[in-house]
Amino acid sequence: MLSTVTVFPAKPITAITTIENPKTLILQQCKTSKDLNQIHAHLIKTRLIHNRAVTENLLESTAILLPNTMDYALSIFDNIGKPDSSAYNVMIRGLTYKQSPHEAIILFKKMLETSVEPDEFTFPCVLKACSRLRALSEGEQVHAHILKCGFGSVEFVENTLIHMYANCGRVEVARRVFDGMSERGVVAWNSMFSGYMRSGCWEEVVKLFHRMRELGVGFDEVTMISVLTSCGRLADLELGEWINGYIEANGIKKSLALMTSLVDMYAKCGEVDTARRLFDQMDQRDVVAWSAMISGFCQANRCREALDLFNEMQKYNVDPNEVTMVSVLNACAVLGALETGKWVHFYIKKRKLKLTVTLGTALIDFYAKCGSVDSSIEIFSKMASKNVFTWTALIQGLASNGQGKRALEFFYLMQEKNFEPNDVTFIGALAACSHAGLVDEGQSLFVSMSKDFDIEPRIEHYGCMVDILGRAGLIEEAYQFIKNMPIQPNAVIWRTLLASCKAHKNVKIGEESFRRITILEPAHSGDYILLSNIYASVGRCEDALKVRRQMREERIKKTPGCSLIELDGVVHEFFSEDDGHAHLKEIYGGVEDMMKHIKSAGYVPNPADARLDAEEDDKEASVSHHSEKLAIAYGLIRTPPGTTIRISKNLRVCTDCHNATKIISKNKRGHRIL
DNA sequence: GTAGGGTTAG
Repeated sequence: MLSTVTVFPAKPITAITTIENPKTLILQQCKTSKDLNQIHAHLIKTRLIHNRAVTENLLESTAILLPNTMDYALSIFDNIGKPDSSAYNVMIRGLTYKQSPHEAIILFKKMLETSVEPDEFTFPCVLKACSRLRALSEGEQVHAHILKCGFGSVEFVENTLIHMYANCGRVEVARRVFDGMSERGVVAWNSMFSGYMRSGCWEEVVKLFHRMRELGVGFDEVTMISVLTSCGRLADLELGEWINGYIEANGIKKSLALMTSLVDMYAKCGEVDTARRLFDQMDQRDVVAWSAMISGFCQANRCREALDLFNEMQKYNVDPNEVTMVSVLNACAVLGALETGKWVHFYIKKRKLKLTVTLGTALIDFYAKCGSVDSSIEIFSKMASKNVFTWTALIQGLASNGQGKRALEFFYLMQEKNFEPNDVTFIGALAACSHAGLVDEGQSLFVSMSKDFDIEPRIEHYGCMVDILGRAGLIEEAYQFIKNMPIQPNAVIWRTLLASCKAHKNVKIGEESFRRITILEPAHSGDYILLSNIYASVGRCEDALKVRRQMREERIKKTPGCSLIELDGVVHEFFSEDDGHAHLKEIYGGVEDMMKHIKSAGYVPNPADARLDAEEDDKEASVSHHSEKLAIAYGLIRTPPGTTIRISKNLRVCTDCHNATKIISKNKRGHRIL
């Protein structure tokens, strides 16, 4: 029988009887359950199974070695007449990691019921099970047992208690355990850091690290990883660089995790290029490292580079996971890269990635931002677990796609399902009211927010109210609302009102809004255009021109308009008067053709949308070189007739491009542009 | 037997 074993027979199995520590032999040489089976059979045959030490070694081997199953270990355990605490410990540990922490706790109860005294090794295992289940009340009961058994001052036990309380959301209790320790090793500090990180208390990590240094406690790699991660979240570049310097000065080994946390720290502190340099220097990069760099580009608003990096990652044959996909979807949402995002969705299904709350929420957000709200709703209904983020993403998505009423239905539904809306949810709900023209409902939501939900309105909420009133044409009310705000209105608030004044042709309050903006910050080019258009809309052309002239004289910088088109999964970026594209000639030729075509179909160029410094006779050429027209022309060149062309852009589309697009969409080539 | 890197809504 033994001759069939290929991995085992280096030594005859009878060696077990003579070797001092049979566990070492078993652990080192067994690779599969078949190997263990043979040893088990041998032990029965030689009656060694009745030797407790041998059996417990076998138990430990089966509990730890065999992946994903505790069945074998359980069958051995059940045959031990009176298992002692170490047998229980092995089982509790194995169950916690491999099967179910719940069963681990049940076994611990059984241990107590059968009067087997837990030892100091039992408690870290049980506490770990409680941590995994976030079972606070069980954890507290275990804590009581710990005190009763007199293990309250065992360092390992205290460390695990810190972890358990922090993981169950009671970081302040964890801190009490930490403060009560007579001896604090580096693991205690690190457990506390991780506890704060889990609760998002990044400042506390940094504070505690400073305390650690004051006390002269030595720290290690694990400490640095936690602190670097916190530096990233706090944008504390100074401390992050200090740690980097420490690593260099002390020749600390640059492990994968340490390097990743450095990359993450630099990226989150706005030093993406530094992060990229470090990333390129890494001799190995796993999925976490790639994900950190990809998300770094997303957060720096360099989403195109994020997608490029995602493609590169695949060339290196690193499989993306749920976390990677969240960032990738985020990039797709920003870029309007519908096809790439759909591919990601398909990949998630094909590779059976877990639709976690975070990933599902990212998908909802992605589809909504690409205008496919129906897909958002579909994902939402398929998600097994949801949280406030999920509901908020959907509500926001519906609201921004003009489905205000439907957004509000979900807003009330979430409360029926016992999810409490937070401040961001209310921003979504108020935006829904504003798009649906529901003034009364918006006002009562605003009141209810602080009265029933104890949420202090922030400037964003006031902004929503101004928008609700302004859009409904209640300009005077909106103005009074701003005047009565308990917090200082910012430029965004006045800008919102200015936009309403343009829609409802209110010169007086429009002028006032503009004046307020200029007091608070240098006005944007869009503000000048709005004011100019307000004058023009009531026939005050002289004043309209004056504003434009003023804008030119003050050399107001314009945010460059940028349009994106995705073709075969690649995002192409265009700027107005773009001269950086590889197919320049072809594109400008395409634009000329396109303009000729639509002119014959009734398009009239709108010189008001031309660049301000364009000469009179150049105005038509100027509008024809807007980034969206370049992107559309490129799309027409690159795709067969009948293909849907989707353009995303950073600014609101101008009137001229809007008109042009309408006509292009009806064009006989059959292209549609969304 | 205890601690560690990347992710979601404005």
